[in-house]
Amino acid sequence: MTLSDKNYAFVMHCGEMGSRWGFNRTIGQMCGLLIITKEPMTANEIADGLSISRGNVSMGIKELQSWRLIKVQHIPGDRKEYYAPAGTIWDMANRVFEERKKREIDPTLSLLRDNLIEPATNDDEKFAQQQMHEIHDLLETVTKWSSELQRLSPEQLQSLMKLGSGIGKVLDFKDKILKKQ
Amino acid sequence: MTLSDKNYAFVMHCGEMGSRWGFNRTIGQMCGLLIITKEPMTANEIADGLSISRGNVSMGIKELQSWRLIKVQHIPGDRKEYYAPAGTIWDMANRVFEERKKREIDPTLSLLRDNLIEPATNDDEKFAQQQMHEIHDLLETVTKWSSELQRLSPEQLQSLMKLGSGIGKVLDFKDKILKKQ
DNA sequence: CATTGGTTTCATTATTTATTGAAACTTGAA
DNA sequence: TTCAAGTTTCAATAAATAATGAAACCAATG
Repeated sequence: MTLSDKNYAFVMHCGEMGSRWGFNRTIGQMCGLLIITKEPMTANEIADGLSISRGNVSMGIKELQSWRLIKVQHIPGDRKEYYAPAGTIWDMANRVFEERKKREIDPTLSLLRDNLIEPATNDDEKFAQQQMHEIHDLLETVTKWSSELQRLSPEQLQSLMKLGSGIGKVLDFKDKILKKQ
Repeated sequence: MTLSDKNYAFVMHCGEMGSRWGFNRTIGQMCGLLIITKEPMTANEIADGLSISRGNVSMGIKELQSWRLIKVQHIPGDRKEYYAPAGTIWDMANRVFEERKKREIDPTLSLLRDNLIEPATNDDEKFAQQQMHEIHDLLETVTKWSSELQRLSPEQLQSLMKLGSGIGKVLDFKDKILKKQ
């Protein structure tokens, strides 16, 4: 099976973007390929489709699994493993978001917490701690928010997302609403 | 000027995280250093502080400026350029966010738009286009949202952020509110 | 208009990261 | 058990990325 021009362009684009999205070229390509391919694919099909080594695909699969982006499927009477996206586009975006938060925010939050436990011992440290405190609070807020969003039902999320410019108005009513609750 | 242990740990951490945040180790370190240092620093001070070459600092400055994260200052009667963070922590986070959106989302959105203009010519492409359409819509929504957030006043943003678990309740009132407007 | 304090550039080198492919491993079926 | 189809691992290699430092550049000053 060879890709149409358009599909090929998409897969290659995913490759280019791969490293910006948090993985690398090959893994970006694999992800793109699996997303636009209707049927689950074997590792060999992926390797052939992208002209990369079998070993590389194996690594990539492991990585994509660690991001919880793909799932394995079996076809009765067939020994091969078939891979497919683990959910809808929305699910996948969510996973990437969560996973990146884990890698990009959590470690810093943890360092800052440690660093802020004992008080500053001199002026330089005092200023530094103020700054770190700001970063800490910002990251905590983001964290709280993201876990809040996870908790919302898909409908609520859709509703929130679609809200768009209405968000300002909604905020203006916030106080009123919170009083009523 | 040498860094205290804690401050040093913070700067090094920023280095480790650098590549995850979208730049590289040195630039992460530079950013961290400038943030926790009260006074603006010269390029040489930065190079000394981080034990890296003068040339590297120059590159890093250029990059940090392209992210709009630092600003140049001059001290009367002094020929050197002094560098300092370009705004509050909040401002900087915002810039990183915007800049990353530009690098991580916009190019894909643009590719998808192009790709979705002409209709699919066969079944494989039809399925692929459906998927691409979903990605497209998702990215559009995110884009719209992020520009919406930019438009909010700092107070509104704070208010929204602090909302936390209240968000669900607020959403429940959305329809009612939108009717009233 | 030459000197000097300062900055930038960029070819070279060093470091890091990704890829290959052969060997080791796993597992279901005969 | 053994075989064979399939998967994983990992040392070696290739490719990409970052860092150095010397030379070029720039601009204020005497």
